[in-house]
Amino acid sequence: MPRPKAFDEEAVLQKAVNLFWCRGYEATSVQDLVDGLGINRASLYDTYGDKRELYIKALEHYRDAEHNGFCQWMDQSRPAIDLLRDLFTGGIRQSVDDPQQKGCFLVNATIELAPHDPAIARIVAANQRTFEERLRQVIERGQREGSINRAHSAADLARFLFTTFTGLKVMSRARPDLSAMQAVMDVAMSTLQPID
Amino acid sequence: MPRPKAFDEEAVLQKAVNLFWCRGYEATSVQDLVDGLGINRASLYDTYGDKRELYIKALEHYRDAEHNGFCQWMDQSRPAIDLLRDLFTGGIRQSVDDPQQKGCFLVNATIELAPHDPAIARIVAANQRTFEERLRQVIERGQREGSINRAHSAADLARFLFTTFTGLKVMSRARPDLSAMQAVMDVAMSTLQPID
DNA sequence: CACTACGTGGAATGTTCGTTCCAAAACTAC
DNA sequence: GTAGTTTTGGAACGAACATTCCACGTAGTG
Repeated sequence: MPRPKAFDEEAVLQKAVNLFWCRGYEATSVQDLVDGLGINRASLYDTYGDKRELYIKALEHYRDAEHNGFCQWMDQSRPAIDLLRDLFTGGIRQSVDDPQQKGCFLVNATIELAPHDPAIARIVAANQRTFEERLRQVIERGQREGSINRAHSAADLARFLFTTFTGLKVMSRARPDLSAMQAVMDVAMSTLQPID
Repeated sequence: MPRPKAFDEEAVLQKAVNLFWCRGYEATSVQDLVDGLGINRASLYDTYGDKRELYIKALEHYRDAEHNGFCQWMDQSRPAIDLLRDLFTGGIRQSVDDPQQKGCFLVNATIELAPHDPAIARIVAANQRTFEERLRQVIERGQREGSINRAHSAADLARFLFTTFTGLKVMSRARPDLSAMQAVMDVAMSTLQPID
């Protein structure tokens, strides 16, 4: 039988997520990875392929974690409007509390790599569609419940919320100001108000 | 007297803007710059300092151009709400028409460099403040005119519009979909409606 | 026409890049 | 304990990196 790996593949992948998330793809060297992951060069290449493949695996790992978290969030039986507000406050808190100002890994990947790397572009575009679709479902529920107005279609509101959230994640990379972000959230949430 | 430069400093700087804007800082090598700018290595270093200084000069050049364009826009004597709508449609058109999907240079710089480069962070944060302040002025005018409601403060609406616009510029780097962007704009603009 | 001064072209600097390779260590199965 | 297989540590690879340097060319001045 082969000698077993001396490291936990997923734990190392999570470390890779943090490294790439923090500094981006180009600015993170393989040496940085070897140092930061605590594994050997050869193990890195044997286990994950090359640098780009590791980046993609890390990005997918991050996406899956976000996705799982979001699904748990979504399944709560509370008014849809409250869920959405919590989603924003959670994202804002995360941004404000992060001393490294990492923002959102998927947003960072979109900016740095999407226009020149079709594989990355496919991942971030698919994630966008998935995320908007799940938001749409929650919004539709809210519209049925009456906690969200019908002035705009659920699909358009979903796109809108996703875009605004993305904008906040950019802001959190430069100037993560709690009150400013909350103000943005309040205005964004006001589009859902069931005044109609 | 010295021999004059054989190139137009500002024209070359504009080329540098396009190169860095398109590929980012790390992915653009000095060789790319020498090839793309059409000037010699030595001239590049003599005239602009090193790579990072050239990037900063390019970023400032871009910011100044955007700033000038925005001021001209702002000074038109039309209802504020129309100005804001035109600002969005203009930004969306630019995004959709750009085959290189460059997005916004300042947004790209925020994501790639702001958390790790204080000089860049200062530039993008100052630009954010300036831009939001100018938006606030337009919105205040609209509130006085009655074309924009007073449900939120002009400052909050300005922050909100800036953030949403930023989100659109991220989207334009991955999936510049005209109708999706217009939908986002419509929802965002609905926060300004003078229904009150 | 010659002198001077600076821009220009391209070679050369040392460093770091991503990747590969190999001998030695480590672990399982017999 | 030994055989067999795979990970591991670290050296080694060529290519590309940002930057510097210098001889040459060219323009303006006296």
